[in-house]
Amino acid sequence: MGRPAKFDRDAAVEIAMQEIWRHGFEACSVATLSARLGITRSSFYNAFCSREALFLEALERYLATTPDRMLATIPSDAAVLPLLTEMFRALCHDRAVDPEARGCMAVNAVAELTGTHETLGPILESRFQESIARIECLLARAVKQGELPPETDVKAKALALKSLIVGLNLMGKVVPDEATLWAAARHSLEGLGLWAEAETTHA
Amino acid sequence: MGRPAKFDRDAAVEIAMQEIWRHGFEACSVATLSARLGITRSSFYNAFCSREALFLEALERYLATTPDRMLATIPSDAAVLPLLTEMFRALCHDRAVDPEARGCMAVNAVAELTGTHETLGPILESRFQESIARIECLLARAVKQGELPPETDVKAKALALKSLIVGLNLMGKVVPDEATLWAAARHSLEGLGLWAEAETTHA
DNA sequence: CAGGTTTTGTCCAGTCTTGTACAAAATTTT
DNA sequence: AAAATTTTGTACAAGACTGGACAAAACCTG
Repeated sequence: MGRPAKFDRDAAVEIAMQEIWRHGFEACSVATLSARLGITRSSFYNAFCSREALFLEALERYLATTPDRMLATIPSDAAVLPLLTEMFRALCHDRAVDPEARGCMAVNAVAELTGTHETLGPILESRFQESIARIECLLARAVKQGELPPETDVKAKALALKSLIVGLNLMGKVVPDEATLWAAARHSLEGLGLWAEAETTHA
Repeated sequence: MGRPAKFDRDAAVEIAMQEIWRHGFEACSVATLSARLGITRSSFYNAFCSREALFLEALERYLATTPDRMLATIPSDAAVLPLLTEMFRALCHDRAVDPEARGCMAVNAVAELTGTHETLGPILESRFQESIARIECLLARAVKQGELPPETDVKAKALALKSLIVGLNLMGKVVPDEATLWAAARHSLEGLGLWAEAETTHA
C-alpha cells in the first residue's frame, strides 16, 4: 500500500484545529499550517487536498468536543432543562478557562466566513440552522414532557437561546471570567424560563 | 497649501467602511482598497497612513450610525426601557434589511481581530467594555427612575443585554428575517423584564 | 527481488503583498 | 513669475502565497 505517512494525521488535524481556532481560517496559510504541522506543503496537499478540506475536518473535530454537543447526544428520556442549564455552565467554563480567550471556533468561523467564503460560508450557515433546529426540537420535547407550559413559543425561544449561546461565546473573548459570564447566562436563562438546577448526579 | 486631493476623502472612508464591513479587515488589502477607492496605493498611504488607521476611521463612521448609538445619546430624562426596546427593534430591522446580511461591522471586527491583532484588538476590546459600561449606567438610571425594581442585578443584566445584542447581530448574518429576529429579541427582553412598548411619538 | 503505490522534498512560475523612494504634476503663497 | 507645498504615478526590493510538476525515497505485495 505504498509508503506510509511519516506524521500522525490525527494529531495534525488537532494542531490545525488549534491553529485555526486561534488565528482564524484565512490567517492560516498552507505554508504556516504545514510548518506548524512539521510537514512540507507537498505533504499537506497530498494528505488534505486543500485548506478548506482540512478546515472542515478540524471543525468536525471541534464540534465533537464543544458543549453544544451535549444537546445532540440526547438521552431521549431525561429532563431537558437541567441539561440545558448544564450546557450553559460548561460553555461559560470553557470560555473562561481558555488562557487565550479564543472564544468558540464555530462562532468565530461563522463570523469570519459566512457571506464571504464561497464554499465554507454556506456549510457553516447550514450547520447553524441545524443547531437552531436541534434546540427547537429539544424545547418541543420539554413542552411535551411538561417541563415548559404548553403555550410556549418554541420557535422564538429557540432563537433566543441560540442568540444567547452565540452572544456568550463571543463575549467570552472579551470578558473571560466564568462568574461574570455565568451571571449573565443564568440571568437570561431564568428570564426565558429555562433555568433548572441540575439534578445531583447520584452521589 | 499645495496640491488639493483629487478624491473626496469622506466618500473614500465611507466606501472603505462598506468594504471592510463586507469582507472583514484582513481581507481588505491596501491594494484592493485603493483600487476600490479609485486611488493609487501612493495616495492611500499619503491620505490614511496605514490600513489600521483607515479602519479606525471607518469604525468611527460606522459607530456613528449604528443603533447602539441610541444608547449613547441619552436624553437624560427620558424613560430608558422604551428606548432600549426601540434600539432592539432598529437592530433587528437593520440586520434584516441588509441584502448582503453583513451583520454588525463592530461585532464582526471583534470576532475577527480580538486576541489576534496587536493594535486593533485591544482597541476593540476597550470599545466593547465601554459599551457594557454604558448599558450598565443606563440600567442603573432605569432603577433610579423606578422603571426597574431596586433589587435589580444591574451588572448581570447589562452583560445579558450585551450578549443579546452581540448574539442577534451575529444571528442576523444567518437568519436575516426581521420578524424572526424580533421575536427572539422581544422574547429575551421580556424575560429580562426590559421590554416596554415605545411611547407613541406625538402624532 | 521486481513492480506498484504512496509519500516526500525540491523546484518553478505567477501572482500578490507591504512600505518606501523619487520625480512629476498641480495648486497656493510669496 | 518663482517658491513652497502637497498629491500623485511609477518604480523598486523583499517577501509570501498558491498549486502544480517532477524525481527520489520508502514501503507493500506478488
